[in-house]
Amino acid sequence: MSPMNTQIQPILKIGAVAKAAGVSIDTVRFYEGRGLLPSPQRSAAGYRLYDQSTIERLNFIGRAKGLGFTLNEIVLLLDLQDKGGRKAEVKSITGAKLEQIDRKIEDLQRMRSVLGKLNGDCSGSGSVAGCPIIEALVDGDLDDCCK
Amino acid sequence: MSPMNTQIQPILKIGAVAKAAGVSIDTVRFYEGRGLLPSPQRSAAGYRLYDQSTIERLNFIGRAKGLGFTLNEIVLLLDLQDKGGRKAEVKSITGAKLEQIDRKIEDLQRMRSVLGKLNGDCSGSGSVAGCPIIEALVDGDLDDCCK
DNA sequence: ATACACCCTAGGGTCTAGACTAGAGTAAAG
DNA sequence: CTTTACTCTAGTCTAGACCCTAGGGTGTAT
Repeated sequence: MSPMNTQIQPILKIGAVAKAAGVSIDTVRFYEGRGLLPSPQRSAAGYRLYDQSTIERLNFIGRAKGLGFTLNEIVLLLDLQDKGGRKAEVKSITGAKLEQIDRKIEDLQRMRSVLGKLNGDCSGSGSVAGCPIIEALVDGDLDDCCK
Repeated sequence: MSPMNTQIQPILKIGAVAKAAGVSIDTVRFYEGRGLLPSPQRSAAGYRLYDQSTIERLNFIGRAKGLGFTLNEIVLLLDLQDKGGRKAEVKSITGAKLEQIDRKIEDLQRMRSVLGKLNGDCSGSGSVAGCPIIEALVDGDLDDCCK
C-alpha cells in the first residue's frame, strides 16, 4: 500500500549473489562464517536474502584477494570501511603487505636464478648420472653456483 | 669375528640425524611417512637406526625445498636419483618449476605495482573517507590504475 | 501432482609442511 | 638405583581457502 512496502533493492538468494559475484555458494556461506559478510536476513523458510550491496562486498573481497590480502586482512579492511577507520590504519596494512610481497619476490628471484642456471647447464639427454641439477642438490654447491 | 661384522657407517638415532641435518625429529618421521626417506632399520627396542647417507638425503631435501620444490616433487627427484632416471626427466621437473616460479613472480609484481601505486597515492592521514586504496577496492578500477 | 532446481544445516575432507601432545618404554650417566 | 635424555605410536592442531556429502525442506513450472 504505502511506499514503505516498496522494495528498492531486489532480493537475491544465495545462488544469485554467488553467480553475480563469480564465486560459489559455498564460498558465500564460508565468508559469512569467517565474518567477511554479515549474517543476512532470512526468508520464512530460512533462505538467506541479499541485496546488491552484497555483490559489491564480494567484489571488494575478490579484488583484495587479487592484491594478495588474506581473508583475515580483508576482514580488517572491510571493518575500516564499515566503521570508518583512519587512512593510517589502511596504510599500515598495505605497507606490511608490500614488504611481504617484496620479500617473496626476492625469494623467488633467487630460486629462479639458481634453477635457471642449473637447468641451462644440463644437457637434457642421457642418464641422470652427471646431471648438474641432481649433483647440485646432492653436493650442496648451490650457493657458490650463482651468487 | 670377520670383517663382515664391522660397521663402517656409524649408527645414528633419529635425534642425531635430525640435528646433523638441521631439521626436527618430527620432520624426519614425517618425511619417512611421505616416502622421502626409506623405512630405516630398527633396534631391538624399535628405535630407528640411520647412517650418514640419511643426513645427505635430508640435505638434498632441504636444498630442493630451498629451490621451491614441494615434497611431492622432491620424491620424484629422489626417485630419479635412486633408480637412475634420465636427465630429460629431471629437466622436465625443473622446467615446470621454472615456469611456475616465473608466473608467481609476475603475479607478485603485478600486485606490487598496483599496491605500491595505491599506497603512494594515499595521504595516510585523516579518516578513511576518500582513501584511494579503499576506493580502488570498492570501485574496481584496479586494472585501469596501473597497467 | 510431480518433476526439477534451488536452498538449508552439520559435518568431514582436501592440500602443504610440519608442530605439538600424551602416555609409555628405553638408554646412558652418576 | 635414579635421574635425565631420548625414543616410540597415535593422534590432534595450525593456516588458508574452500569443496563435498548426506539428508532433508522449498518454490515454481507444467
